[in-house]
Amino acid sequence: MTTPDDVERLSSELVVHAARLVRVVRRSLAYPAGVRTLSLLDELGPTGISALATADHCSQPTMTGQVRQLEEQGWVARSPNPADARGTLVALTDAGRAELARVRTANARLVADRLRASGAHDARDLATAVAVLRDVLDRDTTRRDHP
Amino acid sequence: MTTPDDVERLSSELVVHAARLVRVVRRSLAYPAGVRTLSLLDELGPTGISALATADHCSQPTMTGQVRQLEEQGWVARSPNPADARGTLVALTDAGRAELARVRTANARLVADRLRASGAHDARDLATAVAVLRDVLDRDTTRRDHP
DNA sequence: TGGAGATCCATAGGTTACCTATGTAAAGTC
DNA sequence: GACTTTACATAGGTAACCTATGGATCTCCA
Repeated sequence: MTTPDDVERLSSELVVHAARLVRVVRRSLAYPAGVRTLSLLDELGPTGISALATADHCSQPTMTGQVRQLEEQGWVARSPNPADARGTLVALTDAGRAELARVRTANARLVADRLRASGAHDARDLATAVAVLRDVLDRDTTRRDHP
Repeated sequence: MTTPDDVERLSSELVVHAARLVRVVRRSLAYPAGVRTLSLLDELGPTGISALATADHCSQPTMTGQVRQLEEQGWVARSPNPADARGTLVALTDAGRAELARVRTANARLVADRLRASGAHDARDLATAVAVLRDVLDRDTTRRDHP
């Protein structure tokens, strides 16, 4: 039913539409990039900078900058890693957890409300979309650190 | 089965993962944003700047910049709109069509190959993901021009 | 028909989110 | 105790956005 050409087209459309969604969201958020880090910390617990960068598929300096920004907002706290004097552990603060909840609600309003309004897709389809994205990213092998 | 909380979480994850995908793609592309415009022109045919901005969910000055960049690369051509002296019509050139084909192939390699490798999702799931994103965006009502 | 207001696009000016390259300090390795 | 690797920070630069605003042209109607 779906030809290789269809898949190529769909793959490209996935990227294009993802970019549009990101831009739409960016307008309604003060720190769109920081949210990804907050979300990671919620998932992983206290984590070092480099591990966060790997998980977010960004470079380490980028993550350093994100963490600094989040720290200025009081959403994360850094502490020395007792097991490794080179490292830092970044952890969510209560304010960070509150911010994450706030943003999730905002995203839900943006995404879920529109899906519901359209009626063409249900929660299962949404879950499928997320799973597809996650699948593509989990298999990402492009190196971000010094090659 | 899926609670409202799940939907909220999924909505947020959709945004987060979309942003990560966009970043991964950005690394492998010279002009990641321009591709969206090329894709639109392929879909719509010759179109004015403002209409492109609306379709891409970006501001008009952003689209002006994108078109200028694409024109410098020789991927689009501008011509005066015979029906409206204020307007311009932007159209794909042959080089632009070739570039679009090249990028689509690259995106397919990035996305489709990994999905195939994982085996957890098929073309239908990919189509669902694209449809969900399109649905959310089509229902976007946030205004981008002077409010 | 002659403005008034809307629309199309460009310019100015600024911000965020990225990147690569590189330096510094601590950890492992032998 | 030197050698390599790892964790993070800094420096410097770019692409992709935004809002605000200005100059033309179109539209509409009193």
